Amino acid sequence: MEKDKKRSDCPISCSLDIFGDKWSLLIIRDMMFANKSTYGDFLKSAEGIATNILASRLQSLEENKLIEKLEHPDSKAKVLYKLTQKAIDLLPIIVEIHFWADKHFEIPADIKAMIKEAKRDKDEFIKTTTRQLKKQITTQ
Amino acid sequence: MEKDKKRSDCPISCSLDIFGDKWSLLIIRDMMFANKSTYGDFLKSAEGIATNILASRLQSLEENKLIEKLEHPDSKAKVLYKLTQKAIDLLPIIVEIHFWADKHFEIPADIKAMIKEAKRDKDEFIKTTTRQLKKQITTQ
DNA sequence: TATTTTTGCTTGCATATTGCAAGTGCAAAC
DNA sequence: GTTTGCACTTGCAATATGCAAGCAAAAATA
Repeated sequence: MEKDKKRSDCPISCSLDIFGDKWSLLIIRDMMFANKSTYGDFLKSAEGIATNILASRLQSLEENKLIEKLEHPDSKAKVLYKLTQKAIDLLPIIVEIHFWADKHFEIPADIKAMIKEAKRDKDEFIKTTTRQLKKQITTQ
Repeated sequence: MEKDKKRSDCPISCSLDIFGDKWSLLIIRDMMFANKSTYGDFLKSAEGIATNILASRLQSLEENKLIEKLEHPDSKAKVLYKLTQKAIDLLPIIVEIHFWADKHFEIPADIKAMIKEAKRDKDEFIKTTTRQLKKQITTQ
């Protein structure tokens, strides 16, 4: 899509360029915490992403090696999207965003519970969750 | 600008909606680490933001209470932009983004040094830097 | 076996956002 | 009193978005 866009040397900038808008990060979040893994899953998500934007973001995420497209075990009509290690490494960022959001916004109860658990022991939560996500990569 | 845009309940989404694109976060980062505080500072930044976009982002950041406009002590022609506590609370997110970028991108040497220091003792770095930024708010 | 449904997209098009260049108004310097 | 610096605004072409509709392959259903 925006392949030839200039990328500055600033690490935040070059990392944020990968995401472009909020949708890419939301897709990754949904894969991490909401067990979504197909096109339909993302489309049905509460966030309400448009189908052409979803297609574009999935393509960009794949190009940037944050997700992989695999054959779905249930059906050839389906595509299974999986996180890469590079994406799993985003977990600390996502956790911190949740903490910040929790402090400055109204958060629905169920997510608040997850945040509370993560807050109890942040490092342990990140370690455990990372291990679980990694297991999903290596098995299957 | 995009005032009436629907905001979902997802904490990542509602937080990321504040930023919209990378520019808002880059402005905050430049205020935190590059000591930038005026319109001209941001415009001259290496990132190369367009002037109308800068104006739009500064307005949105102010509306979302992440920055404040103050009189510049040197001149009435200048405007002094300052971080709020809400923005300072973003520091852990920004630090984690740098860690991630450091792992997956080429980072210029000077920034790499800062990241290295932060990595030595993350919690201490965040605590110290937060204290410094808070001092900039309260004095003056 | 024929038909309908599901799935993962693509296409068209009106609208919104961006990036660039130029301009404006006020304050300060000369 | 004229020029320069600063913080924006404005106009406009190019790009990106959001919505609805379409589409081919696979799976489910009749």
